[in-house]
Amino acid sequence: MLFSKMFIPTLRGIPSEAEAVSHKLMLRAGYVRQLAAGLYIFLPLGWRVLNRINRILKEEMEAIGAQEISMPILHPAEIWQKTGRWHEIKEEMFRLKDRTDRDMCLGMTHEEIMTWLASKEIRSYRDLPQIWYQIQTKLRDEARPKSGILRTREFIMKDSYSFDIDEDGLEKSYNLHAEAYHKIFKRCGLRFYQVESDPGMMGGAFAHEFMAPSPAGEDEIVLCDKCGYTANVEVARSVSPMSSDMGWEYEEVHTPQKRTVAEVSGFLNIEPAYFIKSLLFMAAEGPVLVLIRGDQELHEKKLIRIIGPFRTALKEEVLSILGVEAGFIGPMEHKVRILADQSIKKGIYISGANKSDFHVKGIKPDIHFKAEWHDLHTAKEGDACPECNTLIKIEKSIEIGNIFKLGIKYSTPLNAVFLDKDGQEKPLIMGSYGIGPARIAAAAVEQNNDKDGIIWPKNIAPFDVEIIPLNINDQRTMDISELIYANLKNNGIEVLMDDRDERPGVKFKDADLIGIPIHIIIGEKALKDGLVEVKKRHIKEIRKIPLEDVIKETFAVMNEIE
RNA sequence: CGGGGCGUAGCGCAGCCCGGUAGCGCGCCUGCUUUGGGAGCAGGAUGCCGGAGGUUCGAAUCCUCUCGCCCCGACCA
Repeated sequence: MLFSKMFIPTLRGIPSEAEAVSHKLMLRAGYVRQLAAGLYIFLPLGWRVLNRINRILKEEMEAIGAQEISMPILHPAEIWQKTGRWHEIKEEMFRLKDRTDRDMCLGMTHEEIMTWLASKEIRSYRDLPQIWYQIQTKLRDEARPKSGILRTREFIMKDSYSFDIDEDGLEKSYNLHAEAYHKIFKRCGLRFYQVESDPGMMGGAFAHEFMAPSPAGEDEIVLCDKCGYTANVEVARSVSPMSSDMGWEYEEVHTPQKRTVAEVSGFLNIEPAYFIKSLLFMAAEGPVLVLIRGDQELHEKKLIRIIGPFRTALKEEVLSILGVEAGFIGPMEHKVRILADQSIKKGIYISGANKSDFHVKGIKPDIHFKAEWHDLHTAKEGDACPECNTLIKIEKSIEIGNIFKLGIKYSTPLNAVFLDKDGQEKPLIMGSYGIGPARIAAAAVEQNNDKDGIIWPKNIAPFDVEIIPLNINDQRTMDISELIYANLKNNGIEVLMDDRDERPGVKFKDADLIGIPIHIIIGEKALKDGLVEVKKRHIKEIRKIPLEDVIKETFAVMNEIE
């Protein structure tokens, strides 16, 4: 491909709307443009990247026996009503009516439609297992699109769905996907982790996410270098360091106007880890008192999994339900349901005295109060691994893929059943598995760039090699360039040749920005000695190579880089 | 949905407080020179000042409403 014939609108300046590194670079390098909030146009270079990613996705999906199909993105409401998600999902779903006033929606995912198809077509255990996938547009009216193509309202997803006769079959399909995903992300040149995750509104019991560490990521993951424990903070367990027993007697302490842990801790000059925070929440079942150690934070999702949706109690509610002013609540002697984080199951603590301006020192769990013990705190730096007790790390990460065991969540309401060997009717056991190609691209840029621009991993770069003739008005430069260009193409290499009548500086700057991994520079100086230069974009290393060895050298360099 | 910021030339911005012919830099077009890291000189084009109302002799500027975009938070199969 000739640069002069390709639409590559690079920018010198950085558009002010961009914040994330990948967003800035993909705008500047001419990969994408924004149409509206969360809606992006992929320009020729950007589209080539996505297509290379999609090719890898297809190869690895076909390798596990998945079959590509294509489903509509316009769906009748009826199917979504049957699974309940028409009502469960709120503003995030785009809804519309057709000309006959029938309710329709735009697909945000395809469990319903895939299951509908299976319910119509799968009759016998002999038809199973099946894995169907597509690379298809999804639409979600996100509350807050952000970070360029990392979070958009319309995006392409590789989504696959497995149908099995039993849990063992699902286990196999799930593991096949996990293995395929590892291969895919590795081929795409990403650093990533597979972590335990929250199944969320997808339902089902078991799920993992694939996470690419990056400061631009929206999720935090917990990592243990020693034993390999990995989990999204939404579900991550951790062991908080224990404080030593101070041997306090149970006694009230006067703490006038000191309400928060920070205030009381400062006033008494005692570490926050010796405090118990008592928080009152209102759930569907009624008020619930939640106890968290003073130096920790409640993870709301963990609480939601136990008591369902909740809100914090108002000041008046605290007073009427617990009979004490907020700020002086203690865990002792309340009639409401009490949940406590496991990290305060042992030790000796300070908390509110259940009367204004007083706290109590010397509180012992199970002696001075009773509670249901749960994991409620948010894992943080300084905590230890729940498996092997070494210090954990926390990293921000981009979710690039996920896998869910769904079981019968969709097959039952949509009556997707089959007859087993014994003639018994049984629901299909399902899994669903997603990957966002644009997020792979963005994560690749986030993880691989320098001050000059993008450094694409070789398998997803828009081209393998960029040829840079420095002076297109020099006949010999052009003859050699075209010869190398034709030669590489004949050897199956995708080549971009910068044939523009621009000064060398402009070409170097654009080449670095665009980020094709190998540059072949053809200049008059080196040519006098029969040499051209082969440059690795990522380390800017330049080798001068005799003309006749260029093709061989290019292949050698391609093998050296990631 | 809560909080904050911003809409003026293709991009980045000034002008607004204090109303009076819409500017700067980069980019773009033409010509000449230049050609190993975003060239130099000369000439040129480009604006519904986000939109609608209002105040005024007169509005980019003041007032009201509205739309859009970004950031933080909530939310996120």
